[in-house]
Amino acid sequence: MSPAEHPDHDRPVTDAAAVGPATGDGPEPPLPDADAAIVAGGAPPSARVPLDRDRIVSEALVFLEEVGPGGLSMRRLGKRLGVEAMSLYRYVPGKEDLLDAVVESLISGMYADPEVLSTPDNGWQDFLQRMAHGVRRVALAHIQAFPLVASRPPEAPWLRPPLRSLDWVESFLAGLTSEGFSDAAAVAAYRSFTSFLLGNLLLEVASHGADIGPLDVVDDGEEDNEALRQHPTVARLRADLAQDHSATEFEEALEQLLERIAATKVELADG
Amino acid sequence: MSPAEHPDHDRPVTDAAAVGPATGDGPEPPLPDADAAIVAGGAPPSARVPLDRDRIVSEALVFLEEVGPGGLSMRRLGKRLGVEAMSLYRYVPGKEDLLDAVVESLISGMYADPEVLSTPDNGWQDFLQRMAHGVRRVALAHIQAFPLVASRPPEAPWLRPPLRSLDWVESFLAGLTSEGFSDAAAVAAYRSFTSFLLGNLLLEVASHGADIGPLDVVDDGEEDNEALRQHPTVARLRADLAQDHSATEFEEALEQLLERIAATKVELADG
DNA sequence: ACCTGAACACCGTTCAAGT
DNA sequence: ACCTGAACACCGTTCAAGT
Repeated sequence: MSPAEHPDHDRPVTDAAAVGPATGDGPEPPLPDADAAIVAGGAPPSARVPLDRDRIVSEALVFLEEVGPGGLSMRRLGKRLGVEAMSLYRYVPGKEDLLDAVVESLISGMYADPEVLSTPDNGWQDFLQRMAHGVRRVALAHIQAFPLVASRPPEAPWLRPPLRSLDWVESFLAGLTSEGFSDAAAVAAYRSFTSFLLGNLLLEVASHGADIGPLDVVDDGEEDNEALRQHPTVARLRADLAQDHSATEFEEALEQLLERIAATKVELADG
Repeated sequence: MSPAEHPDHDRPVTDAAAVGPATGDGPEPPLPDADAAIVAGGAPPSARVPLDRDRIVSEALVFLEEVGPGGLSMRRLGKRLGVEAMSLYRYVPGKEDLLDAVVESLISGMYADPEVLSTPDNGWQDFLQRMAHGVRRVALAHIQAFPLVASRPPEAPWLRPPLRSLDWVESFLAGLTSEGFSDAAAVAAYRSFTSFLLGNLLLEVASHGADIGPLDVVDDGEEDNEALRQHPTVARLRADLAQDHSATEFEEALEQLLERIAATKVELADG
């Protein structure tokens, strides 16, 4: 498996990398002097949009999805925005803060999803179900970026991944209390809901990450065969284990979670 | 909160960093010329242990815990081992592989834990309980390193984080089938067990990561107050949310999981 | 007001050379 | 056999300078 590996720093990211906004990558005419700063994009070259924080953050998000974490550098991101890396520091204090902003924009982006309600209108179960599915859609749409949601240190104990947005935490807690949850029950539900989402979605996203060869990957060399010979049960259940049940797994686990929350709601009801 | 921040690249990691193996860090005598390559450690300086893969991996693990990911570089790790960075490449193909090795050694280290059995001797519930607690101990003992277990792409679909070790997956599956689980039931249990562990432990580890100020952190500036004013439910439940219930949360969730697995065992029983 | 050049202190990795 | 020096192609970030 490792012979085909090339660490990403000597793969120079196409080099003729995109400058200017997405042009629908058609067949590109050979450029006479390729290093020129401005390539005919669609907007006239003189109309230099002056760059702003939101544009940086959202470009970082799509770039991240293309090249993965570690493919994202301030210098490369600058290039994509038609600017030197140093310009980014006018709008963002540093790379760490950029990544935090990306993570927050990920979850905040859920506001645009009409399937997700910020307030219950058909019972709390429906409310939580929509929210869970909303986060799942976000995760699956951002395979590369989503793990950041878990790996970056949270800035407050009440922002549990993956719900790293004050707005959504507020929605969650206010929504449940408006549906008759006691404070204690709402907080307990928040805890179990977040750890349910984190575990399931991280695992699902990770499995999409490196799922290249499910079974007969040309020939894995002797190594893998030897490893499997020493782990007979894994070998026997290999096909089962490789199967992707993530969708139904998610639905079932969510169902169980809601039942459990319903029970806690009753237990922790206040007079 | 951000004024006190200094990106770790200009904090030069104590500089007089440890050279040579752990000497029990007693009071160190002032060295005349500190930059000399060999410091009296305990073993005679001439007895240069020739370095090997295991020593590198385990030193990386402890170093990681001290400086966090991003504080670990090949060059700094080399320095700690009394060697130039380039020497490491004799034993390890590259940094990525080193990190994978660290992750595997983390989980494999559970073999040393007498509380964890590699084979059930008192029913499968006891078996899984010991295993869950074993992984939890590993996670809590390696706050910095544990998240790597989730963020690194898995090399096979049958190695679901955090059980990223063929040996333990084999133990898990063989253990359950030996206790009367059908193949399908064992695989289902494996799936729910791993996502339970990942969600709970990642969250617990993350909360230990940046839990500096639970409530009145001197004064958070107007920003935080303003943010909380716009999120009244979060503000009201702040104290509740900040409380650490991880231990009992874990136990309760584990209990629920075992019940659910017991139900699946019956459902998926084969004739 | 907004961006850049040049510089600094780092990275991971290769390879010919040292002992 | 094992380690090192020097080099290469990158990093993040600062700051004085350009337009």
